[in-house]
Amino acid sequence: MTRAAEPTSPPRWQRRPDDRPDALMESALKLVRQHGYRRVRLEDIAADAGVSKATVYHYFDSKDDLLTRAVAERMVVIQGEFEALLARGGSATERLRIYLRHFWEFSLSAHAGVWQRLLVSEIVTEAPSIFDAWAEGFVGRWQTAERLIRDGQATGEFRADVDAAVAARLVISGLAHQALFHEHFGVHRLAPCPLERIFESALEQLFTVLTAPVPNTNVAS
Amino acid sequence: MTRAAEPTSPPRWQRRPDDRPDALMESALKLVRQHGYRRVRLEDIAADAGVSKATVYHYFDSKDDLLTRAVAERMVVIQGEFEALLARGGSATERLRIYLRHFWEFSLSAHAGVWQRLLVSEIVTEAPSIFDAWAEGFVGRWQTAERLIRDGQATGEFRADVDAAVAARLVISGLAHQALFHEHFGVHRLAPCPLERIFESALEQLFTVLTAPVPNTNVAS
Amino acid sequence: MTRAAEPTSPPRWQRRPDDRPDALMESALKLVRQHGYRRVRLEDIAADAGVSKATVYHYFDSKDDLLTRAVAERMVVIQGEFEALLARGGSATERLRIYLRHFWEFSLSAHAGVWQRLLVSEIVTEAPSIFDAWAEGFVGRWQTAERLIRDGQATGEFRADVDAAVAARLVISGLAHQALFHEHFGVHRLAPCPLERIFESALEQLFTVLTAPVPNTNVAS
Amino acid sequence: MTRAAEPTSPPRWQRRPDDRPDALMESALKLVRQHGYRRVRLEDIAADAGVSKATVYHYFDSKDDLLTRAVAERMVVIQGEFEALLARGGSATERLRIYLRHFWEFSLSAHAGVWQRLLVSEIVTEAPSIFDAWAEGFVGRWQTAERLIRDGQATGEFRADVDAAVAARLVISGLAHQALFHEHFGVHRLAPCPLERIFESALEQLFTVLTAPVPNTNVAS
DNA sequence: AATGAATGAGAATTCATTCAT
DNA sequence: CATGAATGAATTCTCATTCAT
Repeated sequence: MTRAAEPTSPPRWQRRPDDRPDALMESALKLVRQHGYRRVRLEDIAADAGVSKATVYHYFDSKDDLLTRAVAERMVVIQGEFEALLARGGSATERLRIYLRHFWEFSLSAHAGVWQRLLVSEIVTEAPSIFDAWAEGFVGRWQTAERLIRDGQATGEFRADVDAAVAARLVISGLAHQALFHEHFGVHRLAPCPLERIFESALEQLFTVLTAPVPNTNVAS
Repeated sequence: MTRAAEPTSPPRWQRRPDDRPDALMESALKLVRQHGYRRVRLEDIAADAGVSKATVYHYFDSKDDLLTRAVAERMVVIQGEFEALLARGGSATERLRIYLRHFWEFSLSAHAGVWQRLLVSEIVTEAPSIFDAWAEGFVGRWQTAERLIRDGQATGEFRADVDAAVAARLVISGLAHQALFHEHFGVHRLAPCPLERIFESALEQLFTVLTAPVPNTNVAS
Repeated sequence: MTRAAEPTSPPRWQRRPDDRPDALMESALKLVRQHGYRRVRLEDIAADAGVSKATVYHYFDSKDDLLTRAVAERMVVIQGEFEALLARGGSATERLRIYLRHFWEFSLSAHAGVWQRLLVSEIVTEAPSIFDAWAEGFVGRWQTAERLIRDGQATGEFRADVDAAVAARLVISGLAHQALFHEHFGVHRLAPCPLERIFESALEQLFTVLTAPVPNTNVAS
Repeated sequence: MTRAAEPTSPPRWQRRPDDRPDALMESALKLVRQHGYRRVRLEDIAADAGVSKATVYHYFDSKDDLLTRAVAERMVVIQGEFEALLARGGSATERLRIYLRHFWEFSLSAHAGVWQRLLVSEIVTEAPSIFDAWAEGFVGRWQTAERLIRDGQATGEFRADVDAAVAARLVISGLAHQALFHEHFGVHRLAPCPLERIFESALEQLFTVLTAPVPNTNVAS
């Protein structure tokens, strides 16, 4: 009705040939990184990606679904980087060193810190599925480090009687936690310590454990 | 109804008002521990403490104020416990072991998990002063551990050339992080490992580092 | 992707377009019958008919248009059935019985319930013309029943002094309403009663009215 | 902050001592009657009652809860009226006549018609709990009429071999349906018939059934 | 003819906080 | 001191409809 009257009403929307889902996931990660999970509204993410709220539901089931998939996809990329690292050969010692160095630098990066903080705080209670996606990746790092240690034990580079699993967990957790505090919570003001020294001493101590000549019990008198 | 003066009618509130703030803070911590920070409504806390929502505003400025003060008060108590521990004597090895055992058990307690999450999430951004109080306490644990190691180095119990600061940081951070993941994030499902083994192996490895007979560098020249 | 000319690629649609409107109307009626008018989304109807949402708009102006036309078309069929029934001969009593039996069974059918609901709800206010078409059909049933009664009165089968119009209306309305409640609103749970008994007693009572020997007024003086 | 600056900012809301729940239920019924169940938004109801949306949730769990309780409460009132009617004595014939007269007038009232329409259409699918509240009341009318008939059968006023349940159902359903069509669907234009005649003939026929001297089977030749 | 992509306009519900009593 | 009543400001998700291809 009254069709003829309107000359050329502008179209209400444009088709964008780009890849919507990727753009949305990108925006989602960016905004959550900046403002936190709860503070970010679906509308903000949509706006940042240049689409309307409803469009998000064309591609994702819910806000959680969007973020879970975004995080999971990101984890895959990161995991890929870690694995690429291990493809190269070398002694177990060398590979372990390279791996931990990469992990340390990754942990110090702005993104990693923000995510670690968010995941550990809001997301673990608000959106368990997102947390799970991340935790799986994180635990994977312990396991990779453990594997490298076991490789060294198999070749005789490392002592066979060291608890590889725990050594791996502690060094990964220790480095991650220190990175979190230093870079993201500004704790270096309270207790300054050169980052490089933390890493180097940590490695040195790890290799001490792995190669100490005699199984020296702690209560050796 | 029955609006007219009724001089003999009993007052509607009876409990000693002194209890109120404490009861509210207790309820707040309990519920946050159970359901997460954002999921807990002021109304729930009030109901749990047996008062009405509005009453909370007699004692606290806001929901956040209630939580923040609850956490701060708890930190004081915890700090006291740690300090009491150090008063006792013993060899450096013994004191270090006792100290780390206490720290491990504290980290595994339900409360500790909530603190970490709370502090790391909203509080670090919204109430920096509270965060600082906590961070100071946490950093204090590194420093205490470091001091204990240095004591041992001074007495000859431990090797003098070990980087005490980093060793202390890593063991504290490593244990804290592992406790967080295992007890509070349920990661033990993904990567099971007996808690006691984590602690015992960690200590053993720490003492290996501290007492290894020969300074066996990894790049032995 | 693969935007360039691909002359040999098969067309994306294949079914004979003639089927479409019918299939859509069929799906629409089926789903409305199952889930209610407002609960059914255009998308569901389209999916059920195996086409996309947008395709519906090739054939129908709107969701309401689809439904309205579906109903209207069905009414024509039903009307035809009722008319066919009356072509056969027999005594007035027999024809009335056959007619009411058919009406009863029709009223109990799943379709009839949907019609009544649909028509009585949105359509009566939003599409008066369709409603009128249906009401005319329904009123036609009163009138047909009335005519059959009058036939019987003319032949002496039925008493001449019975108000044929009201008798016809009441039996039609009574049966329709009972069918609606029993079959379609599940009221049989609240007040169980065998359907067959309802119909048989209703007929018996109708024929009592139509053939009672003495004009026994209710305020017998 | 800037507390002192604002002289006397007007209070954001007023306490109203009236009975909110009743006012809300009243508004709800009124608006649903006027616009239908789906078309009415919670906000409209709140506005009509002069309160905010959120206040509704202070008293009711949901939109459905509000309406269910409103309808249920209304049914109680109506039911009370019907029962008051029956308290008076009189012959079964008189009481049945009075009862049906009241039912007929009630059915013709604007409110009753609207509700019957709404309940039968939207509400039965959209809000079953509301429908159930109403249906129970409606079925109660069949049962009351049946009881009156049985009373008459017990006293010998009515024939004992008439199916009281079905007679009651049919007359109630017949009258309700006719009222619906006449008053609310404007069907009197298609098939005019004085309302009073419908009621009087209906009663006459009912009493014919109930008092016909000989159990005259329909196929008596 | 057919469709995937896009969107506007809702609409219900939640919750921290404030006021009058 | 204590509270029930009241509310504003969000925020997620829904769905009929339209456009470009």
